[in-house]
Amino acid sequence: MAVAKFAEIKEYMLSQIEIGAWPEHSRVPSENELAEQFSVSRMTARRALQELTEQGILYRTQGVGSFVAALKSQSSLLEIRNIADEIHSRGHAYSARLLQLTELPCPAVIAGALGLQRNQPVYFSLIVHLENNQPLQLEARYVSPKLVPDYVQQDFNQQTPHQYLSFIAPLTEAEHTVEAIWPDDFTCKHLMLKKAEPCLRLTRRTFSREGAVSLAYLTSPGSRYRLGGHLNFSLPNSREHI
Amino acid sequence: MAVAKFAEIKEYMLSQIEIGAWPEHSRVPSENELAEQFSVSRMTARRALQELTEQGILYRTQGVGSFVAALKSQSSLLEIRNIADEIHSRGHAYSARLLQLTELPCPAVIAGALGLQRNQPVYFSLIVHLENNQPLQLEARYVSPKLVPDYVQQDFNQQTPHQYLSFIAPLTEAEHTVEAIWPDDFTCKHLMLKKAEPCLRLTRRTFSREGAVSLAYLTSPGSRYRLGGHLNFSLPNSREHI
DNA sequence: ACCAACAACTTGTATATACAACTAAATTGC
DNA sequence: GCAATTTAGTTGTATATACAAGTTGTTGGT
Repeated sequence: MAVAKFAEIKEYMLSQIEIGAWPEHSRVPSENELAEQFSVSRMTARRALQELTEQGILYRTQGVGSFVAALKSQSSLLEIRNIADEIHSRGHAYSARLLQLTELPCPAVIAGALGLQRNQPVYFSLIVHLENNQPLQLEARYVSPKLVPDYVQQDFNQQTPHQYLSFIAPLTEAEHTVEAIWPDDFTCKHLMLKKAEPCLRLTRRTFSREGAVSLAYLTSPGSRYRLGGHLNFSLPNSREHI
Repeated sequence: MAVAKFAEIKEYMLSQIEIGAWPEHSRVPSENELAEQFSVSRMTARRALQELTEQGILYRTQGVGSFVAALKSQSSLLEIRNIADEIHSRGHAYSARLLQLTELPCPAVIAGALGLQRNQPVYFSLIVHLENNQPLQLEARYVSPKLVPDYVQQDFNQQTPHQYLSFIAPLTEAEHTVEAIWPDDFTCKHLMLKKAEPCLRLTRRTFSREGAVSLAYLTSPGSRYRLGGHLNFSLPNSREHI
């Protein structure tokens, strides 16, 4: 079998969608219809429909049928990488400076995000990440004591908080927000900014199965850091895309 | 059947992985072993393995076995939505103001990104996107005349450039970068900023099958705009095979 | 006119079976 | 000892079948 039958059916369906023969939200052939058209069993036809559904190309409703999903518009995805990995992959020296690691009464904003009560104890760490000894990011992180009871006993000069957290409680979900902000004096000081400049602030909330694990504020100077990685416009057409 | 058998098997396997009984890259029971353990057919056990693989939790090799995939590191994804959709979904009024739509000699930086020659003609549009009549984003876009010859003939008061571009040439890929910048006077003016403030700049390069279509600089005031995203690790998004 | 029951069709789950393709280790032949 | 072959185990594809569960339209009774 040169190419699997279910793959052929998928190809066929994708082509119908691409040329517009099957517009958005229109019904596509049922499992039985496809099975007959392609002379395969229902299970094989089903597999084609199933995989296209998992890819977000179709949606299905029991008792009703299968339909073409709305095409993705401009929406796209931006990868957010671990800062230590990013620095390493640039071939630069990564280091970190631990400024604070304590328990403190939970501020209201944090309490809401982590599912805690206000003024209940919460763990807090403050770390500067450096690239070639130049501050690149200030990480302020609140951690749920319920889910990570030993957080304040860790040595974060050896291991980043994230490495520890993902070791303790595998992440199931993460939520991000990116903003441009004007840094306060405290941030300026620790990022060693001679004068204030726009900063990129990434707010990240991570979840494990038991609930919200931590809320981190990652602040980087706009002049030194950007998100999205491998942008290299200076390179002449080195990326020919098909 | 309260809960499907294949789902029970998935739950069991996930729990084993979470508690560390099955560490990264360790082998998990084969289809036949699972089938026997749970007294189900091989096809049902297979489905559990299959779905966990699609979710990036396992990886499998024909003739060898199934293994626990490496847990996701901090890397994560951020969704970038079309600004018009975003405003509409907030229930606010979207409008746009076309400031410029011309052909001009291609600057060197743009030429590299779009695969053109320096000073060769390139199409350029400048648009302000407004939410309830307040400027939210300034869009400066360079478009390849080779791939979109009729760009400058369009009426972008009727339709956003993106809508037109994705109609003409379906996007196959997009590349993004996010930075925090200090806006120049020109940007301040068109975003109607009383005084300068940090701005979020999204640089987006889009590709169709034939190559790089356009390069857009999307600038928004930090006080009015932020990027948000939500990622669920159980969605099929990454295939990190070791 | 309304409602209940039914029929027809859809997707969802599950099983038993068969063979193909691939891998790694054991066995065999030299 | 070494190479080729076999063998056992794994995942991959495909089929035929059965019943469950959900939706929609029809039919029929009241």
